[in-house]
Amino acid sequence: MIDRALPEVLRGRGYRVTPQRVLVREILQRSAGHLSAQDVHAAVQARLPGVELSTIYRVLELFVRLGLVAKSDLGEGRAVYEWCPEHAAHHHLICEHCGGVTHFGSPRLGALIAAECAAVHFEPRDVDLAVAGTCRQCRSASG
Amino acid sequence: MIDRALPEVLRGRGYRVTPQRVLVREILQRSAGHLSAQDVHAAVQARLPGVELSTIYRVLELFVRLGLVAKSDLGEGRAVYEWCPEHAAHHHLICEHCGGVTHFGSPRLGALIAAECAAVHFEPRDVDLAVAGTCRQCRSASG
DNA sequence: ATTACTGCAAACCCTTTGCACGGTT
DNA sequence: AACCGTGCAAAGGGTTTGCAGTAAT
Repeated sequence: MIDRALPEVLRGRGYRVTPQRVLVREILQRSAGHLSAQDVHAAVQARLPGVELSTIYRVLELFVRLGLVAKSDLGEGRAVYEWCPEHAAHHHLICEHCGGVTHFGSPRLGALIAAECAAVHFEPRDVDLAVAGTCRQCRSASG
Repeated sequence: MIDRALPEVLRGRGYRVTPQRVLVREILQRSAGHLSAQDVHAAVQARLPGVELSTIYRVLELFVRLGLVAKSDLGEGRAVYEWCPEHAAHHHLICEHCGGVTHFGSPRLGALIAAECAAVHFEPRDVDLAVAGTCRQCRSASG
């Protein structure tokens, strides 16, 4: 599937297929998602020592540009990357206690946001919704 | 009104009234809102040279803690501050062409987000919704 | 043989922090 | 006189960039 497509996508556009890029793709695909650049870096290092963090950023940026990876800004300067999230609305719930990040979002929510943008003639390109709070587990645990 | 209240709020909680704090409040109140720390700093400098950026951050942080100012994360490491936004839902539309930031958001939107959080037993504390795209003016200007 | 990509190191931006002096109470 | 708040300077975290050598084509 996409495993096969990557080399073609890269070469087709004049980019090269490198171990670093293959590894980053693999890690993002395997993970449940929501990896920071540092997370990816750590995972890459485990299998290919010597890879620099700056390389990770460059690979991630390329993948985002190619539409292979989605980048989400969680605020406070934290950004996370996911491999091709197919669900249209993938907003984030960030637990302030355990740091966990989960998805939420419905078509209704997406439609409502789009409608409100349209009402003021704003053309949305990227919707970033992040809710900070307490997740189910931490709620029952601490209170 | 709030102009009067500031000294009381500060002194009442053991904080001091300083020219820097008064000036920051004044600037935030006068502005249409959405000022970055650097924006505030520049405006303060104009009237009180020598004020440090770190002071601005400290004053802003204090005001946020006192509930006088709202801080919003626009992503990409950009945070903006507004004086006491009374409207409950004050989400942001960020124009990628002119850099302008405007408000949007309805009770319905807030309610829907709250409902979706509740559905997964997530207790929201801070909702941050930022939509990047093209504003009305830039749409008609550029085509 | 090209030339894209990487490692390395430095720079960058926004923000935070330690410290001693000066201002507010 | 107490001590909070500021200026100053340095550090911090995440991210970006310049450069020369290396690897993919």
